[in-house]
Amino acid sequence: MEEYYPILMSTSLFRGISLQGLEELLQCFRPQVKTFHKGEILLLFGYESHDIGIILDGQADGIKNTPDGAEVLITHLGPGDIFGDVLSGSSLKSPVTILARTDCKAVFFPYQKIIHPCHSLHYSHNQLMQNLVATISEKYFALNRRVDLLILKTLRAKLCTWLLDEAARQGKDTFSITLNRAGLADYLNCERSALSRELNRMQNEGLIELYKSSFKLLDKAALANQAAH
Amino acid sequence: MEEYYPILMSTSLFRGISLQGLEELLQCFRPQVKTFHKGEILLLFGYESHDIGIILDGQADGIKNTPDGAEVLITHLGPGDIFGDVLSGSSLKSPVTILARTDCKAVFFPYQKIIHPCHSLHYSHNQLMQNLVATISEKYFALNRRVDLLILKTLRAKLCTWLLDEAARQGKDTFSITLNRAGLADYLNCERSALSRELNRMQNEGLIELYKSSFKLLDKAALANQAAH
DNA sequence: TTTCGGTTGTTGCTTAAGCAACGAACTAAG
DNA sequence: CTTAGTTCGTTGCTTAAGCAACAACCGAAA
Repeated sequence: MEEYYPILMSTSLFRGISLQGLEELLQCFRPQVKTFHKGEILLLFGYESHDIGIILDGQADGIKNTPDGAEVLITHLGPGDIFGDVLSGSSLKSPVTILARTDCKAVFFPYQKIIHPCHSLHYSHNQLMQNLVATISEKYFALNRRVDLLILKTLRAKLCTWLLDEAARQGKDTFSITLNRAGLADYLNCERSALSRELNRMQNEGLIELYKSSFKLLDKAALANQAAH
Repeated sequence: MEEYYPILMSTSLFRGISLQGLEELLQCFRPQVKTFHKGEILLLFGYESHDIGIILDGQADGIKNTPDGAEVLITHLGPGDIFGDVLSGSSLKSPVTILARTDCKAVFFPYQKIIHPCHSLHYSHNQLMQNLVATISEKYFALNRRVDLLILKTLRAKLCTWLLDEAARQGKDTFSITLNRAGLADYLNCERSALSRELNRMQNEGLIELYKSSFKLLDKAALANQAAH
């Protein structure tokens, strides 16, 4: 287990918790580490779950089935990524299935133990609870930002908003992203071809400069203006 | 304060907490009750907040300013509605302004006191923490359902999905809603005229039956089929 | 009763962007 | 080097739905 401490400590759930604190918590929670073969299911659509999972090794996908049976990719999870956190706190059924894309390993923390402070009142336990709320809250806001994009009427507005947002997040006007074109099109909910078309138009108009997955904002005022409509 | 106990106890935050438990918690938290005149601000866009607010009396609106300065209505809050809960848990700035639409009264609970169990380890305090996480999680899932609608490509698909979803939520195939047409159009992110047009088409095709704000699903199989594309 | 604000339905016109198909560039494996 | 898989750009065609404008309806207030 020790080999995974760095991964755990890098997650938002254990942010700010010392190594000693982590060990106390593991002592207390006794989380289960499970190994999955490629194609096995970590969390099944339509079921409740009361465990918070963290991927330790390998890759997993969050997928959803459309009414006509097709599979839609929702998220991609790697080491350090957390799943089941929002679900555990609610009494709802999982909206997604988490599927092992490669052989992988995950650790499961029982939600009830996390949310109930134990007698010893570890300082780190309290930090963990705050982190849990913060983790869920941040997921909410991330989703909220996406909704703000999705409700914009034109692709141009979506792109302007997204570019400004991303620049603000990264703290610079020249930045690159990990998403590829198809991924960005998915996120913005548009056609990949339309995305290419619009990005080129914007480059021609002198609003931005493109190079592969790098973006440079040339005229933020105009971008802000066009983000509105 | 006693007069507002029923409102507090009806909220998701105090769900399952006894009157005695509520009084203990109030004793412990000493939340502030504030009165606002119409037009005053309960929570300002762009600022952090570390209080969880509950409307006790009157009406307030959650609004957002678009880049070009226009005001967009996000939510409408009445007695028993909670705000600032997701925000408090994060270290982010508020994405909305909460504005008193009428004279109103709200109570503010300090987040830090809620998230830190105190020495006395009230049973109800623990319930409250669970409720807080549940409240935030449910807001997340509500948003998630909306995203699922927004990413559908056609209005027909959005409507089919929404109708099936709403019927499932209300547990019957004939139901009515509180939203008016404009509100529903906003939620689905489409034009009100297009919404009317499409609903009528669907009625003509024998998929549904309409009467004002009542909907009757006639052919759920066809609806499910068309929800996909 | 009349009037008025608010909510719906309706309908042409216009357009942003979906769709489909193909070609170019790049990478990795054989 | 060859081949095969992936990603990205490009471009006509087509259409869903946005936009604007008006008419019908309804309930509340005057």
